[in-house]
Amino acid sequence: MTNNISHTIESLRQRINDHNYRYYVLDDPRISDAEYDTLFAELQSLEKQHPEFITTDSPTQRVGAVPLKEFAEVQHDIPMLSLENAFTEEDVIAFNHRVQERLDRVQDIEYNCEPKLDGLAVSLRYEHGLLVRAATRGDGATGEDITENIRTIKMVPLRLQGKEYPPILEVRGEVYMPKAGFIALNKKAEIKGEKIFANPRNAAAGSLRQLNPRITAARPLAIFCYGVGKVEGGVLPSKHSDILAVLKTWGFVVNPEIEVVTGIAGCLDFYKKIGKKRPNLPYEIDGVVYKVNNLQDQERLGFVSRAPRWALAHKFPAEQVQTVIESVEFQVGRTGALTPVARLRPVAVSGVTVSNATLHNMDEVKRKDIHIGDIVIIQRAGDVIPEVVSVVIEKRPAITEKIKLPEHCPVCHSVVEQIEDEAIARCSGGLFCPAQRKEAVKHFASRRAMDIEGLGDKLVEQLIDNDLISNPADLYKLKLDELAGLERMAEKSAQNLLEALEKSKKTTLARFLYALGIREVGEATAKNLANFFGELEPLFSATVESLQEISDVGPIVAQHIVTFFSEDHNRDVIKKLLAVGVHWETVKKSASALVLAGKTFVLTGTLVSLSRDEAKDKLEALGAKVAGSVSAKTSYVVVGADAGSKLKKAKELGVAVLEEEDFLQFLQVIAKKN
DNA sequence: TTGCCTCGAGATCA
DNA sequence: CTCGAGGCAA
Repeated sequence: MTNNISHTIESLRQRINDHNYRYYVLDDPRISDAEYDTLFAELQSLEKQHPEFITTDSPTQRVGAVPLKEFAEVQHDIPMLSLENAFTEEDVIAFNHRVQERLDRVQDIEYNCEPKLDGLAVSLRYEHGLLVRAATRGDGATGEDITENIRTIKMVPLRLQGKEYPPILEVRGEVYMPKAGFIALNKKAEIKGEKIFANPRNAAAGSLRQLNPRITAARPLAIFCYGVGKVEGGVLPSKHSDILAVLKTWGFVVNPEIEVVTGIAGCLDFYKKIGKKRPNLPYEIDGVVYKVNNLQDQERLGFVSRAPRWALAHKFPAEQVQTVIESVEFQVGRTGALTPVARLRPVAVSGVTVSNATLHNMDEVKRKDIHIGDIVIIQRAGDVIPEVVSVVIEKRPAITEKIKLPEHCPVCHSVVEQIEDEAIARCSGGLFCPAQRKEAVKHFASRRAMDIEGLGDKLVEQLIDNDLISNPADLYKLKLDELAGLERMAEKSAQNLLEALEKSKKTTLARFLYALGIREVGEATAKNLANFFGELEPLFSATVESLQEISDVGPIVAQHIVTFFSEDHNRDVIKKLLAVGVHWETVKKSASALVLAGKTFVLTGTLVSLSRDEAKDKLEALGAKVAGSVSAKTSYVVVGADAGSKLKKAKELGVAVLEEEDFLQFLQVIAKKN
């Protein structure tokens, strides 16, 4: 009897899944919405009577019961890469040239062309046909676990169709909000007097960041799948277009506009065609993507740093609008650099309101001949940073004001210095300048530096303006009663800040060096310095010559470091910081301190996700040696595709062998230790 | 650079 | 209720 019910339930689920599949993937529903709802209600009621038969992949179980506390981290087995962008036909033609050259082929290349959705990239992991995890792209290597939210999207199969899918399958796609859904959602919000979303992309992004999946479920989200990540235990077709086809049979929705074309001419035709269709498409796109269709060719082409050589995003021209430069302010950075920033009459550009745009430096201002009062064309370059493209010269008002580099710092009135042949002008006030002091403290407290939680911009401004501190070391002398009473700072917040300061005292040498804000010493260089010296003292007496032995340190960086440590003021602040208890665990000196010191690696075969050189760089950065041939002294052999004799030798000698995936994971783990 | 979400806590008003 | 900090994404 129970067996019977479990059967009925299962068959109901299968029928609902099939109808879903017909509806979303085949776009060919066989029953009305009302009939579908009836089936669904039937399943719900049966499951209610027999909760023991509820499974997580049941179509009734899309919305989880309890809100999350936070999103967990997810490591991507295969990194989620970004795409190289092209803005002109020439860029596209050049791309095709590079592809043909690298493949040593004169015939036209077959490309898979797809619209580029304006949404968020996600990765969906299926194990034995069940959705087990969904993650955001994050930085490409680590994303966030948004499984509960992704499950609420009806276009996402919780269970795959058919039987032929690999036991482990990661599918990548773009989550987006259709235009119609976005408009409807905002209309509803408006009626309720709630805040409306600025654009569909932000609405989609915001929806996925909900801790409570019930809210996500009420948002009209959709997805198009466009590729695979990790695949284990199955064989996929050898052409990208065929992979998309097989994804469809498993229940994934693939964009219907996708086409396979021959040669670059076909790509450009596709671009034009989609461009024409763009206003009528039910979702927003910002370009098209071309991918070399043959996977073997893709593998041969490989990657450049973070982007595949076999794919290109051909962007539509950025939306351009006109507005007025109302004024120009000069901002003073941490190093005293004066940056002209245009205050614009606010305008809507590609979905956001823009009111500020950096003009970078005076050379830029001169080249574009920008005056205050000018009508200018602005766009969001690379979709993010607002940019003043040009002045509409025929609209120039009778009276405009030339933009002048101030002779004196707008904050501290020290003389502004412009070094010849350099674009950047600097306030000469140094740490006498409150602006520079503020920036220095902000940098010191920032997450990647000393990570002082709760010490944000506003607070630093207040501290400096009220003369409570003048350098980072003073932070540690702050008293509760000094803090409490500042704006938005009552006793509780003040206490929290003191605790955060106390906590920050325990740090690492690399963080500390980075926090000091030495010119040209970013996170990477700081790490190199810390690894090389292992302690702080040698840096005080390091010379320009000796510093250049460190990787990535050239004469200029070396000079900056020497200058920094030769200044009394800097030495004094460092001394004070150490005196109040800033400390770190000493790490052993130089290369021998690195985790892979003394280990020898041999690389063989073709690696997919990074080049030989990149792999070598990474290993060497961790202290390993990379050798050409395998011997008994070899610690590991990393084998890519088509590995030959070296792999054989490794096996003979019993040397540890790492496949590419293992190797990537290995690197991730090791990098953390370092 | 902007917009979004979340959290904690201060400010305001009943 | 409102604001700031912090994190994330493009």
